[in-house]
Order: sequence, then C-alpha cells, then structure tokens
Amino acid sequence: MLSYPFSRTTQNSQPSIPNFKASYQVLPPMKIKLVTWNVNSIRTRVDLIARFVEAEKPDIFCLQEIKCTNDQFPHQAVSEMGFGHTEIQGQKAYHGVATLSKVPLKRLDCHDFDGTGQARHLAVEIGIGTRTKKPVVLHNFYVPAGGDVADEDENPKFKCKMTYLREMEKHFTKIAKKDADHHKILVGDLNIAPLETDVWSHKQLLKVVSHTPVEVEALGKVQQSYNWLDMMRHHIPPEERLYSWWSYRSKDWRKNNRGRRLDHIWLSPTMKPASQALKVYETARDWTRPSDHAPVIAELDLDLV
DNA sequence: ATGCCATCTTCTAGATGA
Repeated sequence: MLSYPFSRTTQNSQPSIPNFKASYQVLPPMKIKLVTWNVNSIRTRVDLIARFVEAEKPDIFCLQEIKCTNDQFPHQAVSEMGFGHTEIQGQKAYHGVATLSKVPLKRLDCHDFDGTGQARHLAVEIGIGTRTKKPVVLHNFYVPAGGDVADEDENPKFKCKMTYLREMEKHFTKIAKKDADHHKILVGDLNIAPLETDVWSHKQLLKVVSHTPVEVEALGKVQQSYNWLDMMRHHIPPEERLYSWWSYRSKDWRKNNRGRRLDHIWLSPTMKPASQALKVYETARDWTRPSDHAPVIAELDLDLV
C-alpha cells in the first residue's frame, strides 16, 4: 500500500511523489488549513515559525518578507517542519515571498507588477486537482508599503505602490475572462487596511499611508476585478475591529492596540462555500522577538466546491 | 498623532518598514 504523505498524522514523512502529475494518484485531505504570515525575516524567525507550525499545523503556509535569497532560505528547517513542497521567490535583504505546503504545488508565475524587479508575488497551483472540479490557484502577495507621503508625485515609493495596485487590477481583470473556471485564493500582506474598523483610528489614519482613501479605492478596484470575497470579513463582521499588524514602536501593543488589518485572505466567488473558519493568531505577536504581523489562519473545505 | 523599534547590509550608519 502506498504511503500517504499528506495526512496530518504523518505530516513529518517526506513526500515520495516525484512530480505534480503523479501526485494526483494520491488523495490529499480536502480540509485545508491555510496561513498567511509576514514574518519579517525568515532567518530571524525560523524558531517562531516552527513553534507556530507545531501549534496550528497548517497545510499550506504563505510567507512574506522572507528577506533572503533563495540560496539563503532555511530549507532544512522548513523540511523538518513537515513541508515537503516549497516554492520561493526571494531576493537579497528585502521583501521576498515563499509558499510552503504539505500537498504538492505547481509553480505558475511571479509577476513584477510595479516593474521594480522586486520579489513580491508568487502564484502556485495546489495539487488537489482531481478532487476538486477545478484547479485551485494560490497567489501570495507582498504589496509595496509605499513610504511615508501619500503623494505619487512627491514620493516614488507611493507611486510604486499605486502602480502595483493598478497592475494587479489589470491582471485580474484579464484573468477573470481567461480563467473563469478556476478556483482562486489570494493571500498576503497587501499593506492596506480598507475598512474603518481595520485601523485603531479611522480619523487619525486618513492621511497615513495604508489607510488613505486613494489606496483604499485602488484596493477596492483590485477586489472588484475578480469579484474577490474578503474571507476575513466574511467570518468577522465589518463592525468588529480586526487587526493583523501592530507596530514595534508601541511599548505594550496589546494595551494600546493601535493595530491595522494589513494582511488579507481573498477567495474567488466559486470558493465561497469552502470558507469554514478564520482567525488572527494574535498569540504569535506576544512571543519573544516577534514579527510585527500576526499569522492569519483560514480553514477551507474543498469538498464543498 | 506619534511611537522610537526592528530588520537588512558595501555592517557600528543608513535605508527600509508602515
């Protein structure tokens, strides 16, 4: 009998599947725990990542700001966490995204939406194609922060951020016609907190990059371009305050609670029935030498799509 | 309405984050 490399009880076994197509012979679990976490340096945070994986046992783990080249990536440690499938889009010192998985992944593409050559996007197909009626494509994003001044003429970084968002919108508008029969998931640090309840003070952050009306409008257009469902707000009412990032500069982040919801999980409309549960894992923000972002955890039941 | 912290590297200073 073939070993079953993807079950949660044997998660530490190494996958014996040589390639993506062959992996379709094996039936992976259809209840997928998906996590997105801006770790702010994977090399600094590798122990905390292991601690999180031990506690929450994600099946698919999207990381942003890995801040390393592909060569510097801690392959051994990630493999020991049980992720037999890893796709990395790294660069030196800054940015960088990676998608870790216990089920097979097929690397699709990495778009350079703002034309800077920075590593901010990675798309993969999740290897569960024979069990779902359609392919499942997963986009992992790290949208540019945009600097301090919310003016495209005065601040080149803000211009890059806005360009990035406009190009994302174009991309998904185009894809919406071409790939309408695909399931899609978009996660990552989008660096925009769109709702009033996504920031600690709507009024005081209106001119602060991450919550300015022009950014919120641009993100709204990206969302509309593929009719994306905001899974976090699907589970947590928009009236309720919800954050995923707290500045390092606060002495007591929990007491001050001056957070922002910069991290997102979006689903294509076809995936809405799969959306089972959602939480922000704030506990990780309390750990020693934490990331300033908390992991966001989604549970998806792909048997329902 | 900041805070003043944390990451990286041409490394003890400056760029970057948001």
